[in-house]
Amino acid sequence: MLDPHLLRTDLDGIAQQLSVRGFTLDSARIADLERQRKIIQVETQALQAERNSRSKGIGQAKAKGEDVQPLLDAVASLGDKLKAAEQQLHVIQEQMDEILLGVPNLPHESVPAGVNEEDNIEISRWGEPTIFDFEAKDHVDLGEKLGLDFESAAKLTGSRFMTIVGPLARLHRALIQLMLDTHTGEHGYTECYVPYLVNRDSLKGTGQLPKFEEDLFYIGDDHGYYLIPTAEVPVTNMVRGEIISDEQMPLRYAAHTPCFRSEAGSYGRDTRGMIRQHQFEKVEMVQMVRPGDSYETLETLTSHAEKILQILGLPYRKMVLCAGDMGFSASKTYDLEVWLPGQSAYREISSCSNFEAFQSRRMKARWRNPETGKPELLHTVNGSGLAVGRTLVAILENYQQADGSVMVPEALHRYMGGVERLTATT
RNA sequence: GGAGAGGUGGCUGAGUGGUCGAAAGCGGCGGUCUUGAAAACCGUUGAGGGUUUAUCCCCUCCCAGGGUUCGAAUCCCUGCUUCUCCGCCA
Repeated sequence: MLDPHLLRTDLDGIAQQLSVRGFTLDSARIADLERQRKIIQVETQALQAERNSRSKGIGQAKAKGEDVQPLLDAVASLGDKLKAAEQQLHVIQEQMDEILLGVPNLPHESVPAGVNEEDNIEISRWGEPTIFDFEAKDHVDLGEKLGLDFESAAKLTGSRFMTIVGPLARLHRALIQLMLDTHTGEHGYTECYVPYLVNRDSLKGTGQLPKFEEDLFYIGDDHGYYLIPTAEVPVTNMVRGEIISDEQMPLRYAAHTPCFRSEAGSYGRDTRGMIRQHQFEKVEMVQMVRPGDSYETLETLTSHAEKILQILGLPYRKMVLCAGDMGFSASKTYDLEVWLPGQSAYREISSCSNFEAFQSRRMKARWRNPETGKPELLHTVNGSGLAVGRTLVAILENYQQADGSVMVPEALHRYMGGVERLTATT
């Protein structure tokens, strides 16, 4: 959510900044509601003040043993007037909230203009696209012989699911271990385990709701729970409604969770293979930081995700997303794209964003500034480190051999119980 | 699933429906004292919003949402949640 104060004082400026990312702000409606809000709030508060002072008077008169009936008669009509005013104010505030909850974050000044991924800008490259002296297969052809099975999952559930059997399943798990161990052991994150089902308030806090309900799996039971689309939701919401002391800052959390996405509206895209699944594993890094530190944090957190790719020897490039391609809640986002020989393309494997106070304002997540002694909204920064399924794809395709076997990257050996090469199981 | 008891400021913990935004203690901050520190003593110390140049002033908030009342932390209803006992269970 944007700062309501900013919207009041610089509505046109905000509208201008939002237009950079292709969002049209209904300035007229907001200005109108704001005008009404002001009038009715003042009126409501005046009525409340009158009620309070008169009630106080009644209490005092009663204490002295005086007859309070005339005083009661005098306030008879006040209650209805007040109730009507409060109701009116409530309605306006709800309308305002509804609009505000649907307005995306402002892009940071360093974010390039642009409307879609064509306008993203490459920042750097690491490694060279892998070259083979044979014809490279994609992960589906490779995985088929190694225990990756989409047909089985289609029987169990439906499309966009997979089963993995054998050493390849272990490799999948080994990746998670490597990522978590690296982030906790070398990058200073605290590992955490969190619920995979969350309530609406949590999803509202990080920005998935109310606008992107169709992207989520809803558990249609009495609880009103949703499957998490990313660990970002439960981990970030741990600080919802909290005031964090300065000594505890910054908070750095890493968590491995499954992620569930309905992928509504992407029916034709990436239908082959495990690039786009309804269920996938991800290791997520989340930091809650002092407002002045968040852009520096975005750089270091992104480097932590890069580190994993480097350890695994996977070629990648780092992109800064243009304003139009960024997610709803982000001020600035870097995507890491890994080289996939099977597609002869770089594909997203990590997305690292600074949300500034956008999420914390929704969550009322604050930090006590020692200089002022007052609570201030903290900043949230997060990123994937990494998407596990896509990392498995990258390993299959980049480490494939002419005979269809796949070498296990050195860094994973210690997690693989001596297995250094995956070979056909059939 | 059954029975019972709770949810109050950074923390502990009081609070006959009427100056209660809330006693007291701890913690924090400022000061006195001290060579310095501790102790002791004095003062101060929640959040959000409206109005204002600013102060003043006003409103809201005692888990959340409704209700009763001139007036609710206090009474009623619903939900969430914590604890204890029983049952079940990985």
